[in-house]
Amino acid sequence: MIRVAVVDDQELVRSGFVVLLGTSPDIEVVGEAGDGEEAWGLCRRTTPDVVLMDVRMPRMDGLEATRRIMADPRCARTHVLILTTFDEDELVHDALRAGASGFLLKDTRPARLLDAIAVVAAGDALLAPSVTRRLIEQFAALPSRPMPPTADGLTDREREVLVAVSRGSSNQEIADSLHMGYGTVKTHVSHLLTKLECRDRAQLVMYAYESGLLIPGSS
Amino acid sequence: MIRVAVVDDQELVRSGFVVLLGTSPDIEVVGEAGDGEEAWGLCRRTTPDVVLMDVRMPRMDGLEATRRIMADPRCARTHVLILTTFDEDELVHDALRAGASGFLLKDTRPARLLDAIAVVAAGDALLAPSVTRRLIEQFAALPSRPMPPTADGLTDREREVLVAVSRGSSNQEIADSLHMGYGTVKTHVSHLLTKLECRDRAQLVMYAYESGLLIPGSS
DNA sequence: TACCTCCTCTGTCTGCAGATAGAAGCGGAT
DNA sequence: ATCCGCTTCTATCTGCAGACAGAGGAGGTA
Repeated sequence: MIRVAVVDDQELVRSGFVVLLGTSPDIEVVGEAGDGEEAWGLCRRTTPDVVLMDVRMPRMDGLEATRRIMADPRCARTHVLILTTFDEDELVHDALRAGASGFLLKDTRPARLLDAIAVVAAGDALLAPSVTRRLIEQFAALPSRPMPPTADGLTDREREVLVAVSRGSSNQEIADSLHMGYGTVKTHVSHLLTKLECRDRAQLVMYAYESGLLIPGSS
Repeated sequence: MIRVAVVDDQELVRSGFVVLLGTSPDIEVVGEAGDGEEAWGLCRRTTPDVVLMDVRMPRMDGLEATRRIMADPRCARTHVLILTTFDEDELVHDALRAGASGFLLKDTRPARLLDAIAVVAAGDALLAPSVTRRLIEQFAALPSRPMPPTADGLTDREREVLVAVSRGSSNQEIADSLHMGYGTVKTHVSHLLTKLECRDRAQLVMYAYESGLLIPGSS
């Protein structure tokens, strides 16, 4: 049995969902809320498996409510499924960053919504097809990791040193962490400078990021 | 009527799909192929709306075939739906980059597969729930553009110097390009090092990228 | 065996980097 | 009118960075 909470500021929409969910034998509606504040409180009390969350609501919107729910240890097993009328990139991004497990439009077919609830309850995720398409486009446009892991003429050891340099380590620190002599580090660094046509380690750091060897955030 | 091509190197799997697709009144199977080479040729001849594409195949794999199909102007209206047994990040990334509109696992329920074909034929996209989850996680981990344009306690001038440093410029070069004295640059750099708690300019470069002040590729 | 590449280490030397302290003009805020 | 923060500049000093040259050991290949 999947325990579901329904959050929407419009009474009519809410009851529509409740009726729909009632047609599924696997789903139990454990509560309703009319704004983000109520939703947060409801989740803390009832710890549902899935929250059907509207975005535009008075007092506190669905995104902020999602953030709070995801940050609350008492709601650890709760997954949020965003349901909105508006299909905007900005909204999708914010929702996913807030920790939502799904993003569907309100014109989704009923059968698909029930399906989505099962998917989200299982810990997986699911997006509206149009959203998926745009997400993929953006994803494909990102610098690809495997392509330019710049297989330059660098040796393995040199690559290790380059990464260390790019983390801001001094030569002595690199020597310690990589278990080699101080002078050896300088040799490797010199080779890097020559091969990559850089003048100093600051340029090496730039190179590491621009080439895709290092990705911001992926430390 | 949605025109579909089925590509898989295993005869049995292929015929299974054909039978399944035959149960839908909206779908017409226009051809089959046993490897990437054949698939490419098939698509050029028959221009299907959707290609069900296996990945692991002899001669040419599904990813390379997808790349060629997407690059071929004669296949402009063709969408590729990847169907594989293996749920690996690397594979998903490559597939999406190759231009696939969908990525499903072979354990997908039949009804969902038929649904997916309709979605893909309509120009939208769709991923297996487990894939969606991981894609979202990775997406949410990306540095959000509007958030960290790091409005630290830096002055405008300091920010300019930081950018210059992060491009690998020496103090003298910065002095020239920003029209200030050599010593002034050093003053600003020192303030940057103090404020951002960095030890040297290499760490400043790393900071600039990790904070989102600089984005790889966006020079 | 000889050859080559990679990794290792040892030196010396030049120079920029960075710390630190002080000073002055300028603009906004009180 | 005064104070404060930003920007600008000067000056001295320590130290790591990087250039350059040389050399030995480990491993793979012809």
